[in-house]
Amino acid sequence: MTAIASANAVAEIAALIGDPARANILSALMTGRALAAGELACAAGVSPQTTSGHLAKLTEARLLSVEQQGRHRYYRLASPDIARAVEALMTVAAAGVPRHRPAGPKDEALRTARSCYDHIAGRLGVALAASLCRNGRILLADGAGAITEDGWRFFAAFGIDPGADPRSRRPLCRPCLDWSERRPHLAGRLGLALLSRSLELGWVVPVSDSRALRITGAGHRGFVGRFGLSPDWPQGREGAQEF
Amino acid sequence: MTAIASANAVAEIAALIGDPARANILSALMTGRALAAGELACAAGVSPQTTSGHLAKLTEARLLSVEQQGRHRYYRLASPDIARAVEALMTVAAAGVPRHRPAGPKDEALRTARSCYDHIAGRLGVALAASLCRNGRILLADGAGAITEDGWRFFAAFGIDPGADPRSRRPLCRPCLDWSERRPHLAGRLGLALLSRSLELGWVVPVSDSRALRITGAGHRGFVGRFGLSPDWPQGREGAQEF
DNA sequence: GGGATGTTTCGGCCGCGGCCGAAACATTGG
DNA sequence: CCAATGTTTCGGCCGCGGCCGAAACATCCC
Repeated sequence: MTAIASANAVAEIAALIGDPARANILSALMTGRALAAGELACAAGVSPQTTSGHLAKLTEARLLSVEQQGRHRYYRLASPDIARAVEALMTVAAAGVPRHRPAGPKDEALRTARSCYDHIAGRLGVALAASLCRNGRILLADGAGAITEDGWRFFAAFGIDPGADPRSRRPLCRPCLDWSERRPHLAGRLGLALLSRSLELGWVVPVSDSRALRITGAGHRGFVGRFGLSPDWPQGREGAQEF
Repeated sequence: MTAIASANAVAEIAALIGDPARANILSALMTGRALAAGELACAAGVSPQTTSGHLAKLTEARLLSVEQQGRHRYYRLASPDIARAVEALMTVAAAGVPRHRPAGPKDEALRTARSCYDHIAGRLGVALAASLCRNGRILLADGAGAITEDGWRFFAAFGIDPGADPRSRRPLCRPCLDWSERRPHLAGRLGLALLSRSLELGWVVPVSDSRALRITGAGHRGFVGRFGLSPDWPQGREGAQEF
């Protein structure tokens, strides 16, 4: 019973995510960074021993991978698929709460720019994707994407080569629906490379204890100058009509 | 703490999906079609009253929408986002369990032939639909179906008249995606009539405490002789190319 | 070695929630 | 109005699983 078995498998995965403590753990790992068990216990808001049980389950189910370093054990999301699934659930959850606009400053920071697993999300991520698309650097279709000839030159000039490490089975360039903006941002190896390079250049810096990214002055100038984002960004809804 | 709030919202959604019965319901609705509560009970494998509770929860959480038609209540996925989330979970589930083919005898019986609500599903149901289609008794399109002139004569000769009781609002003939085969079988009043008549003729008998149907010797001869199923059925994948 | 720190295992408590039978409610058709 | 059918509500049972305290490991540092 293929479909039934698959539905039950879905239920298993969803049930794992469907516990507040575990959802907090996964959420904390959405940055793509690895965190130690103790940090995750803090993030989850439950005791270390309870967290240990949760981590064992998540690892057993291959949602997390773990590596030991001394007396610490560092956990991270086992694959981008996991991040994508959690993000999809966030989209649904966000849609389910249509008007809930307290929107504290922290929330606003997350909406402006954040890391999603290993790439850039939030208004910055969406604006970059839209701008790259508009300028013919990439093509984004429903669930797939590609880099144009011009795009390859552009990215090389920016100092990244998403084609490197061709052994990787990860898609080169694919859209990922942004839960706060409900429009696509860039994932895949290109998304990864863009985030790494932006961090390297100091265009964005991670906000501690958060997935939020702070855009520096240099970053603002860079995104506007090189990527063609409008100067009054991030207030405007850059390319809001693109999709 | 926005991040925690959002994680809890994710947990809520995931917990809803994380019950086998509800996952089956969502899975059954992944085609995008609306299904009645009773059909979903059949799909979920639990009683109608239990299903009712699940449907209420899913609807309350805006995962499903419902519309009433007479004494039926038709449920469908509330948005494509929901389907995307379920699909993302399926991706994770599929990746997490690369090979897992136990397929016990009970499972095999269900795959061979079972009742779905009030019509025949499983390999038998799919083979019948394919054969009827191939021989020009019926036409099946994406979400609708029809009986041909020849088909009416054929079904009358078989001893059923799906046109009787024209007041019924149920569709006469419509395809229903089979979970185990992933290809359509026959539902609607024609599907109902086919199952009733097959039971009447003793071609199939219900297996107690199961949705499985056992195909009798007479049934095997009948399905082969009258409906043109290949004699080595149900081993072969009758008309596997039809759709 | 010994003590501090990080992590897991064990054991037991407890409540949430899924399940079904019975029955009520709703709609349709006769 | 009554009977049949589809759906929901109610009530009660029961087990799964999350939680924590205590304690056992594991590792590091002195």
